Amino acid sequence: MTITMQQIAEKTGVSRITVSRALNNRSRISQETRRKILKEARRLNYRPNAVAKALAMKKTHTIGLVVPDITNPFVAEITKHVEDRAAVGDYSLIMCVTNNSLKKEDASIRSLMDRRVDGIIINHPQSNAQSQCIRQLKQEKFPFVLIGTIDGMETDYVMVDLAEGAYQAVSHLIRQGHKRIAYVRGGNGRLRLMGYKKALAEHGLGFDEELVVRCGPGLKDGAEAAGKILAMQDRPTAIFALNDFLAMGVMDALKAANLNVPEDMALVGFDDVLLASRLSVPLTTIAQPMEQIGKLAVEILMKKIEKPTHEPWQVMLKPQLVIRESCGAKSQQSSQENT
Amino acid sequence: MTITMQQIAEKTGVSRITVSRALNNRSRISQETRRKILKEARRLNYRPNAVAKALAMKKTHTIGLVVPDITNPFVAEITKHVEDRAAVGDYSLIMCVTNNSLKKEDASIRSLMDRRVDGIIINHPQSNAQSQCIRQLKQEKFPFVLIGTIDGMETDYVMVDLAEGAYQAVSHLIRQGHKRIAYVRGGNGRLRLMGYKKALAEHGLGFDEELVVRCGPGLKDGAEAAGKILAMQDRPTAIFALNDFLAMGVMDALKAANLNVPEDMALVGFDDVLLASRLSVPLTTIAQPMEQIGKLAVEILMKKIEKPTHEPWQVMLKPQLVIRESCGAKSQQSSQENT
DNA sequence: AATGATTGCGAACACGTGTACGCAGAAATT
DNA sequence: AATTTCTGCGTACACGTGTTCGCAATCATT
Repeated sequence: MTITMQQIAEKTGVSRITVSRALNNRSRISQETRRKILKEARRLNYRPNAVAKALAMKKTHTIGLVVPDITNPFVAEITKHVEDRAAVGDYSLIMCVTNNSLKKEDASIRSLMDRRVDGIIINHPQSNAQSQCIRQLKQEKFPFVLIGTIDGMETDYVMVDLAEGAYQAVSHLIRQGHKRIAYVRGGNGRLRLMGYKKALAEHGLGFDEELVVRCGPGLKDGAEAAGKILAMQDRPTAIFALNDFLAMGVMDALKAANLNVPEDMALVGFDDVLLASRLSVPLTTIAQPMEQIGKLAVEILMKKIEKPTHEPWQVMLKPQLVIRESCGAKSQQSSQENT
Repeated sequence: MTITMQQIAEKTGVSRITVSRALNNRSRISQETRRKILKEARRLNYRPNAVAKALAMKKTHTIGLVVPDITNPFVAEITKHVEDRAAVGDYSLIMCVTNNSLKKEDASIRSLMDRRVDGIIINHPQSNAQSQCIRQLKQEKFPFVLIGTIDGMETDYVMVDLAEGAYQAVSHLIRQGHKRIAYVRGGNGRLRLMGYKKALAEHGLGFDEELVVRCGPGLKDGAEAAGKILAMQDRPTAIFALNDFLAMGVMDALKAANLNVPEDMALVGFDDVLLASRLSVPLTTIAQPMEQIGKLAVEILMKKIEKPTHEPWQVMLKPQLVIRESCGAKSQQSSQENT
């Protein structure tokens, strides 16, 4: 049985209210009784019931985090920083994993709302602007921040200029002499597609719809996409992958086909995951500032929790090309950076 | 402003209690009024307040998960399965990251208790048997399950026979002809040390204390440990690392020293992380059944939540040697297994 | 010394829900 | 027709906390 204020009150011969005052360091109480109460609370090892407090204060000191897949190192790293920043701000984190399912994302958000979390961070939302759930969040002015964006919806967000990143990646491949560059697009990848197209256009290369291959989010999906690319009649000489995770899948497929990177096929990823530099062929990729993303998401959310009606805070961060070996260029930086 | 039962009651002209009965599908209510109430609840988009419910029922439908480092792929994978199984059982997950700090672990557990989670899973506990916090958990019969164990404390747990795994790993290295095998022990690694010693003893090799190198949990720590090993006068020819993560650090250092794996130095890891097979030199390692670990931890916890006084459930799982290239033996399985 | 301000405390209500009980009226039993 | 059971609903209390009052007693002010 756990200790309540009532019990401390009875032991010390005062009312529960007075106990509350002592514990919350309020005024209108004598030093004497305060000391007596604190001593007794300490002796009984009293711990306030956060649930009751949450109900009374209409504040749970909890934020929800919705992620597509925690085993994706990019997601994991951001999650780490989110948790870290939240802990500093005295918030706990309820984490929901959606496995890239829109349905689960909806259910997760609903559950978080029911739990009355103070705010929600949605990492890589699956939802679109028609999504009932997100619209409700917005309409009720429930504090939430996206990592990424939802097309056609004005929200708080922190994101990375993905189009710019893709532009850099593809431009770099073009500078290496590649003319047919496939794009393993994954499920979404619309913004990167824009950068991809822009790079092609600027260098006078035509856009070939066939070179854009859609696929699921798993390693196997990446391998499968690579298989399709290898089977093309006029086989591309380079592949740009939606993210490092898919790039690894592509590598698997290339290896299985006995092709070498970058000689037989150049490859560029996206994210600069901790392990990108440690793969069999160190991966050229686009680095995203994961720590900043995580921290900013929490900080914006905290602002929004304080002022739910404030107009959206929106942060756009810059990605950066990291040249290693998988693209065929000489490595510019030894990049042994991360912990 | 959110909808409450009271408001539905007023709209439909009944008491709040009747609303409760209708929503919870209780008896002692006419079909007529039930339908009327449900209709109104639907219209108003009523969502029960989980905080209030938790207070009344003394049940939060939430479990706490304490992990040392979510960016460690091994931890992330287990976390995924924990979340998954918890979601199926209609539990939400509050995640706390300790960064391998005992102090933070304590604070996390305290916070979870304050929040009245229904139970706690502690992945790789830092605490020892003297830890005040854990002892309190146990004394109060607060449901908790360890992934791993705490020496000298009888608790519920699911763990892998780490000694057996280490035994397999080191035995394998010995079979490859290695006689001086270093052990990058990391911070804890006591059980693996037993397996390490057993393998040496069984093959008539002496134990050399110097070959056991302690270090922190990060990639850099692994590299540092490798540096010490390389500096030894009678340099070892093989390294057994506490886990794949540290093994990657070791690889970094070897590469920096221009040494090849496995020719100049054989290497075996532990965990069989998703990426072990994709490193520059595919890593021989000890596979742990991560999905089983995560699921069982939740299932045991759920049992414990139902019967807090039941004697501890304890599960010991078997690890498995996965031979790739870093040990110098021929790969037995192509191991393209994981998703 | 009479008045006003301040201090120390408790009563009462609020937060949103679940549940044991009581009490009418209707239905079923004698 | 009188009694018992059952149905449908509301009253009252509980969960553990925060907060607004009001009321004495004490202190400071004139």
